[in-house]
Amino acid sequence: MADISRPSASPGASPLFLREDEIRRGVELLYFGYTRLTNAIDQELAKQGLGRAHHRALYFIARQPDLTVGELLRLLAITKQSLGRVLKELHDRDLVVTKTGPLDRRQKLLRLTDSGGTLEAELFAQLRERLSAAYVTAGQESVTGFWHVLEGLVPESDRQMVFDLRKDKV
Amino acid sequence: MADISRPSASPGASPLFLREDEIRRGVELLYFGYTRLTNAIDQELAKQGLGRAHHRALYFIARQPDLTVGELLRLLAITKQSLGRVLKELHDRDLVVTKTGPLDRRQKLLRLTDSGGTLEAELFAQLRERLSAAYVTAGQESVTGFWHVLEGLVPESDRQMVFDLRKDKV
DNA sequence: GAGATATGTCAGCCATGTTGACGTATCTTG
DNA sequence: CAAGATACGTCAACATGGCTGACATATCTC
Repeated sequence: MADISRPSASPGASPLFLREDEIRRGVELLYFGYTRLTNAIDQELAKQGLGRAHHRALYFIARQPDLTVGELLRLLAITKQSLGRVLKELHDRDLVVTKTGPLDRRQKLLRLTDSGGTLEAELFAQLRERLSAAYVTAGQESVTGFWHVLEGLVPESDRQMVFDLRKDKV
Repeated sequence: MADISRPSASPGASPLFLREDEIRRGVELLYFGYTRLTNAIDQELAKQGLGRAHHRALYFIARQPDLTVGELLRLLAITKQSLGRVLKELHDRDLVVTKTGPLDRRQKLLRLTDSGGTLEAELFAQLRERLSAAYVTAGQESVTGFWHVLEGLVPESDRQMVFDLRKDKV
């Protein structure tokens, strides 16, 4: 992997120059990859009169049913006022229901309704389509590399939270 | 699409289920990786009273000096009215200058001023710090995998434009 | 019973995107 | 050369989704 470089430039090829180009390549690909992936669902969302903020909430609730409001706040890293607006709309459209926490009655556990689940599945299908095409083209080995680099971008303090999404809730 | 859902049902772990989990893992890591990386520069930007929109413009102008307004519009995929506001602010603060295109006098070529370049370099340093830490942890092989997957996420129609960022302008 | 915590909500502000309409300079082409 | 296309700028109005600050309620913990 020596040849990530841009050879034609300095023949001595200072490591600093190579490094900058590698970093910029990552920044750009991350930007375009992320924005183009999210674009994939905008049309579907617009049909429902919803925005990306709604999708993020739907996504995480689908991912971890019975998530509490507080946990969702930590995942999204926004204020409760902002989230409140979104959750209220999802609730008004019967996409999300809440129930009182069984252990701590102050908590509200979030869950998708049937129609909420259907909508999330439709949106997810778009993401799946794009991402699996990219996975297939790149190959399995690249996919694990992709994951490793991204994991390294998540600050230590958030990492456990992200990993926990893959566990079933108790 | 009902069958993809999460099957505590199938203990045999259908390939379909694994696929969903791989896709969700990618979606989440991309979300957290991207947002946390961009968070890295928010504080620096806030000091200057600038926002992310300004940074995106600065970044691409730094990346490809003498970029035209039209090229920048295509990269950012926003309306000229939105970009106009941002460029005006950057110009008012003496971070960006324009000159008339030498071949086509309708065009305006964008370039950073000295102070614009300094600011962009400071912001880039933050990105470099985060990304290179992630690169080092993941290893060079992972980095190329990371690039490959992301390239696959960029639609065919945009890919050339993205690759051209790595070329010097004529 | 006092204080901390989880949640909700009112009110207003800001950044950054959108559409639609229109103006000017310059290039291209019949 | 005249007519139309193109590159850029700008006015006005509006939507989305963040933010701060302040305050209320229910519930848990000590």
